[in-house]
Amino acid sequence: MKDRQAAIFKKMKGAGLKLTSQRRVIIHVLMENISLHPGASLIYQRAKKKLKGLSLSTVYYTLNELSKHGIIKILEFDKMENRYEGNFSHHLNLVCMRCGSIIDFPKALPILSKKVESQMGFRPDEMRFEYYGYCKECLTRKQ
Amino acid sequence: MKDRQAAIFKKMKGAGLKLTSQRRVIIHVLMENISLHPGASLIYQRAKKKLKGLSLSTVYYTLNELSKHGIIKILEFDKMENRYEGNFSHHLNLVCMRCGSIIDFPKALPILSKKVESQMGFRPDEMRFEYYGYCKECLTRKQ
DNA sequence: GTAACTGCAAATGCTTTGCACCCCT
DNA sequence: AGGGGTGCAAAGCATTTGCAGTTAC
Repeated sequence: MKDRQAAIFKKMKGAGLKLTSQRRVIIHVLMENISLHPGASLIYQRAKKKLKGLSLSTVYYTLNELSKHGIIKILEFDKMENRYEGNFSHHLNLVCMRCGSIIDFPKALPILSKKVESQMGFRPDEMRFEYYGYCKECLTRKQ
Repeated sequence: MKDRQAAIFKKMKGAGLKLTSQRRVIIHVLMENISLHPGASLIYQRAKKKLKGLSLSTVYYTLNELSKHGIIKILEFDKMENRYEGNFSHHLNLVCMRCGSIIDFPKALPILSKKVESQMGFRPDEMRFEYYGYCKECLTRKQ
C-alpha cells in the first residue's frame, strides 16, 4: 500500500505532475480503498476529513490527470458514478447490481485483438469485460 | 427488417404495452438503424421528421419500456449517450473512439458464469464485452 | 517566476420526472 | 371507461469549465 502510493508519486514526477497536499491525500485515500474501486464522491468524502478545504473539482481534476497519464484507469457505468482502478491486467470485473461493489476476477480471457484487426479492420486500444449480477453478500442478505 | 419490427410489435402486445403511432415510428426508426446501435437523439431526430409533435421524453420512455420487458438492450457508455441494440447473443462490441460507431463481433466468447459463481459466489445476470479502439474507416481517414 | 493547481460557482449534457391532457384497447 | 402513453418544462446528477487566486518546482 505504501509501496503502491510511492510508485504513483514516482510516476507523477515522471509525468511532470505536481505533488500538492491535496493530491497526496486523494491518492492516499484512493489506494487505501483501491480494492473497492472507489468513486469520486467516496474519495472526496474521506479525503475531505483529512483536508478540510478540499473541493470535489480538485478530486475530479486529479483523477483525470492520473488517468490521462495512464497511472490509474477510469471505469464508467450506467446510472452509477465513475469508479477508479489500478489494475491494468486483462481481467473481468464482477459488478454487483445491488450494492455496487466491483470485484476483480483474474481468470485469463482470450485476447481477440489480432482477430478483430484482421477480420474487421478494427484496431483495439482498451478492453472492457464485465459481468453484472449479485455478489455473495447480497445473495445471502436477499433471502 | 419488416419481420423484426413485427416481432417487436408482437412482443409488446404480449407484454401489455400499447402500440401508439409514436411507438410505431420510434420502433421503425430503431430497426431501420439497428446495426448502428442508434442513440436516443438519432432516433428522435429521424422519428420527428415522420411525426412532427414527437417529444424526446416519449422516445426515452418507449426505449426504457422496451428494455424493461427484455425486448431491446441498453448499452451505456462513458461520455457518450446510451445506445440501443437488438442483439441478445453473446458477442463482443467494437466501439470506435473517434466516430462512435459500434460493430458487433460475433466470435464466441468463453462463458465464465459457472466459474464466477463457484469461485466467487457471484451470480451473473448480464454481461458486457467491449473493445474500444478505431474502426477501419477512421484508421483510413486518419492518415 | 511561471505554469500548473485549487476552489468556487455556474454550465453542461443526458436522462428522468411531475403533471395535465389524450387515446389505445 | 380507464390505465397507460404523451408532451412540456423543470429537476436531477455526475462531471466539466471559467476564472481569480495560490503554490510547487
